[in-house]
Amino acid sequence: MARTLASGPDTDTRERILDAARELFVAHGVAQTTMRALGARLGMTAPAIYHHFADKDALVRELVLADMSRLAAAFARAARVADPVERLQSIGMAYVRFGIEHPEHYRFLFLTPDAKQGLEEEIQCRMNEAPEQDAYHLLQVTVAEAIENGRFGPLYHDVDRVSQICWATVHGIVSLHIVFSTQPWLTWRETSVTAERMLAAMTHGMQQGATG
Amino acid sequence: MARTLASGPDTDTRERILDAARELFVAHGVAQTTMRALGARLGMTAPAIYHHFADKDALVRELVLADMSRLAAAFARAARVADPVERLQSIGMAYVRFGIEHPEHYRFLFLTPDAKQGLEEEIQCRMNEAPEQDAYHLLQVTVAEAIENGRFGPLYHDVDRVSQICWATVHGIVSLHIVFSTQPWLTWRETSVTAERMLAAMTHGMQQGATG
DNA sequence: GGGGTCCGCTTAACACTGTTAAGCTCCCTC
DNA sequence: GAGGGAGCTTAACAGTGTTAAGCGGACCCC
Repeated sequence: MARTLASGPDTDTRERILDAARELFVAHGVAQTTMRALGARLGMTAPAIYHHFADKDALVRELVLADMSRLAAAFARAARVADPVERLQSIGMAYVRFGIEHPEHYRFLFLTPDAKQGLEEEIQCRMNEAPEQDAYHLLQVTVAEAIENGRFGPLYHDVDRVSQICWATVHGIVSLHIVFSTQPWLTWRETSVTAERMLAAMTHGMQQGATG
Repeated sequence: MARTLASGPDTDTRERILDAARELFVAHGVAQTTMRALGARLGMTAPAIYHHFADKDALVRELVLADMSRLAAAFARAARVADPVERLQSIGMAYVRFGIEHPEHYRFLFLTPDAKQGLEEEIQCRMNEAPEQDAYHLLQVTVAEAIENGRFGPLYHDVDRVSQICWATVHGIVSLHIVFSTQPWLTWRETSVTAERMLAAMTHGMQQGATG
């Protein structure tokens, strides 16, 4: 009863599972997506999935790592700006766009730490292998360049701290957008405009007392 | 077999359930806390809880609303600063302190929207009843005062947008702290210091072209 | 060509979750 | 003392992720 026509050796259905899982996770969220529903979507039963993935977490893990690479790629595209401070704003906006366009991806990349429990080593390994794919590293490099060029004031000379400030800035607006923009008790302003003004104010504010 | 000694009419065990639930939720998270475990902690079975609360969500809901009042109280204390811009920084730091000291409370107040699904009307109602307990409203009022006093530049004259910028700033650093500060692949800087510098840079940056 | 083996899948089942239904016990009231 | 209800119990249901056992066809080697 197995398929007789060729469709790849065995990695094919594995890919099909990943695609369907991403689709359902993005559409209805990870928790609401049941293994049985995922199996039904693929025309097979739930336990069949366990022949390709250890468990549900492994599925989530694989998608998370893929999305991190995708984000890093968007970063690399946004990083082609000469001036380091302008570059910070550029990759900041790339981050915001990623969050707005892929809210469910963003949610389980940056909003659900439980989904990544025990994933730290793998992330670290992956980053050591391909540092150019490490989004945080790119941020650090850009911040370091800005600091070396004397663009920031004396309170903003710590590369890690400034990197975390920049990250927190865009992460704040994106996660508020995802969680609260649909709430009726506040009149939400368009996220991308707010993000631009935030980045402008933040970078300007950090130039207080700059030497360059 | 029920207790014969007086311990209040019926609101007593209700309170005991709430206290135990808060404790377990904070310690292990909402999802990991099972109704049976909560019952065992109280020396009774899980279904007994349903005589006091409709379901698990009702428990979460009650705790969420209580915590929002607690946050609002911290805000009110922090709002006793004359200068509106300094006041913004003061309530911002109160927000950050709340998040650092009660990470699990913060998590299900601001990081897990699903927990509050269908809670919007109740929040809105509660806020209309006691607007002085509405933390966001306090933020808006402070921002409005700063704008009226000409403290912010022309790009930062929209009360809602500036309020959301301020909220996003502190929310960003707090939620990064909660989700990522323990990750080994980044050297996390002390959150409260970073938050202070963020607020300083943000408020300074928004004064670009201010008239007052 | 025939037998062994393994891959991909199915059915059945387990342990666990939140939740509901039925019933039991004690206390209060009349 | 009978009625009734509050507060709890045990039993059970539907749903979850996950595992165990078995079946059918494809492949390989003799």
